[in-house]
Amino acid sequence: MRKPDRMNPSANSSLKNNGGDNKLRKGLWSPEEDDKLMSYMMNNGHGCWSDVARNAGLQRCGKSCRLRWINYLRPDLKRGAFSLQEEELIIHFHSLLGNRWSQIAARLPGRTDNEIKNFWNSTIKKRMKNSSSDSSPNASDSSSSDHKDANTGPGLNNSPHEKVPIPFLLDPAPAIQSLILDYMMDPISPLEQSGYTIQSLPQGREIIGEGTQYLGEYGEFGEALVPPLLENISLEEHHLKTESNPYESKANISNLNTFSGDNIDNNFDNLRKTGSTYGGFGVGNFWNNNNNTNHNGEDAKIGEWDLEEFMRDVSSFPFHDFQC
DNA sequence: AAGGAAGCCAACCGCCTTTGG
DNA sequence: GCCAAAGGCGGTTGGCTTCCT
Repeated sequence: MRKPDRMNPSANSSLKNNGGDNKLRKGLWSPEEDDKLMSYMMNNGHGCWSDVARNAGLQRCGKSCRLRWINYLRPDLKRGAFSLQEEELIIHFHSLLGNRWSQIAARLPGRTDNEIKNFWNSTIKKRMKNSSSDSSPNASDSSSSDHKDANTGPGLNNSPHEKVPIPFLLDPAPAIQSLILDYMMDPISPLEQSGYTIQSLPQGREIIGEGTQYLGEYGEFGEALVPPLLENISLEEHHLKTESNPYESKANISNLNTFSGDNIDNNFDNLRKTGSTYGGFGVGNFWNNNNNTNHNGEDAKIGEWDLEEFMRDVSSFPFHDFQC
């Protein structure tokens, strides 16, 4: 059970003069405030959060109301400790998405970005740190070196034609590297043991499901593909959509219409923005998974980012679904 | 039992993006 | 195009709880 919300807000909260006579409360929420917000939200839903604060009779700013609702009052919150499966998914998504907590949260129903962020910064990070205690003396403090943006894409300073290592391999903390690498070496088994449905497809792909729901998949070289953010897609629907071409299909089931950008910075910026919201393609598409050979015929190591491939795919985003 | 350290987590802060006038 | 307001997000803080000595 979650700890009861801390009481006695009057002792902790301060009042903020918002430039006028109306003073805005800050600090912990009282049960009365929660009741007001909850009942208002149940009756009216939220439109403009500033209006919510005003109309619900709360001396709070809209932002504060929004945060309280999202992180605590929302009825669909799961609460309670993270399960092993959730933990695995967090590690997995973090290796792909970096600190984009909201995007990770969007893939874990009932969990908030704040919750996941706290969980990561306390539990998981600590565990990784402990597991690295015997590693390289050069290891820097993982807490300060947390990879800010694992999926920011190839360091944008790199030459566009240069392959760059996948970002998490640049993380100076060996603990994080080894944990993620271990996970990537055999991502399927733990998932299978945890009760997820694994369906093998031709080309070595593995579809991960929970019950009948499609969660995501691993590609032929074990590269994890970020599952698209969909309201709900069943495995059956996914199969229908993937019959012709898995990568194309992933674009088909997503909404990439807003993707635009004619330079690398914009593309990656858009990738960051659309990567989950419009989901669908997964980073796996841009990794060298074409027989381990890049377009120059050079051997390409798994785990290296193929910028050229990425650019090719990106160029087709705005107007068409994926073209392979 | 007391006090300090560490852990945990709700909430704030500041920045960026989006939206509407 | 400009500006202001609102929304959204990740980083950080502060205080309560739990653990340890």
